[in-house]
Amino acid sequence: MGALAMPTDTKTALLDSAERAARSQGFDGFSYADLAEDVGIRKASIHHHFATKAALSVAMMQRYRLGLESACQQIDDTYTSGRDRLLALVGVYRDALRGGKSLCLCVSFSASRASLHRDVIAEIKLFRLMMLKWIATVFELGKSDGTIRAVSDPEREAAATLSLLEGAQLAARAEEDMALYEKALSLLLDRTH
Amino acid sequence: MGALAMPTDTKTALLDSAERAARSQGFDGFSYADLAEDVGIRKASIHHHFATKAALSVAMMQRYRLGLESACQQIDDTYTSGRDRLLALVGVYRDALRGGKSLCLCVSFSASRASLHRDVIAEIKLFRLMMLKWIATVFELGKSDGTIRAVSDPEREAAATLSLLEGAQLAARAEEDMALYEKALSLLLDRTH
DNA sequence: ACTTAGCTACCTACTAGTAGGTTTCTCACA
DNA sequence: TGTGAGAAACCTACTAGTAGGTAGCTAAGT
Repeated sequence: MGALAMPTDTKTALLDSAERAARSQGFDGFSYADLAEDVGIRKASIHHHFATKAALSVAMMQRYRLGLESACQQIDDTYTSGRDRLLALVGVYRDALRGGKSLCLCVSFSASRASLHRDVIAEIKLFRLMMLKWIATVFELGKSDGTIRAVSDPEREAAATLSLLEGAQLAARAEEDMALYEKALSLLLDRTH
Repeated sequence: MGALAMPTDTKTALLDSAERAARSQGFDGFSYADLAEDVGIRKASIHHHFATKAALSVAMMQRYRLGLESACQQIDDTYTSGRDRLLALVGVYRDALRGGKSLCLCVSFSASRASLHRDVIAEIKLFRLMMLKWIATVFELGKSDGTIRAVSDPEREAAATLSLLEGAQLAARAEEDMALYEKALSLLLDRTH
């Protein structure tokens, strides 16, 4: 997420631009015209790569899901304790906020559900399912290695944590204040000391 | 919220219609045309009541904030324990979901921050501040009357709880599944048995 | 007489999308 | 090596509809 390398092709550039736009302005708040201007091609050219805005959105959300899946895999490869993995996840969601200027794509899209194609909604469900499963493994690990305190049911911990992360993002985004993200997460993080 | 009584005037009908629209479709996802059709007046007539969409949104968000403030006051008047007040709050947010078809206005608007007038954002901040203060009093009460377990810092509990409520709404809205709301809240509710 | 609350008509700007064309590149074939 | 066909990736021009908003009018109520 947010790689510094420039994309090598127009299609990737369009996906990057669309993701930034969607995460800060929402699905209904950006247009093909915005992407055309940002990427430097004519609006009609976008339809060559993505026939419809819905198709673009499906590709965007799928790419995002695979990116987060990869990020979770990297966390697993890097950290061995439940505590460190949880902290890394909180960091991923913090970074996605970009100082309060944007949201996780899943959060942004979820709020615009009424405007989304069913295939985008299906991608969101897959994303959520993947995140819930992974977060549950983090709590299972934290419970067994003792690095996260007071873990009851990892599945319910995962449900609560994903909601907490997304809600904390909304708070920080609404007021463009990262301190709100930190405060919302602080009790959860206290369980990792 | 969601009173059955029909509004007595067009302005109130417009606010009701706009709120329903904004909560299910987001700020950028509904239009004056939608409201005109719903209320049964011409689009241009809306401008008589609300000169701009921004003005309509400020009025909407202010009305919502006052409504929630009143709802919290009613909870205080009805319940004496921290536990019952917390449960009532969770119920208010559950009702706002309308079976997964809509969101709390604050959640919906927060996701569209980029499109909002600064006066709407100011109303959102007031709303959040009011909710955080009130929820903190609920945890203070729950801590002192022993009806909520493991209360550490009421202020941080409030920050976590508001985020959890909003995130749980997003989950339920994304998949139109109220069970997701219940699951996300279940560990918190366990602390009230 | 003034105000309110609606109306029609119209404005500019924007939206997603379509149609048909041009340019450049690649590959197969003679 | 040159040529031609086809594909890819862009272009201009356009469509139909929608967006928020304005101007001026009318009728009813106070």
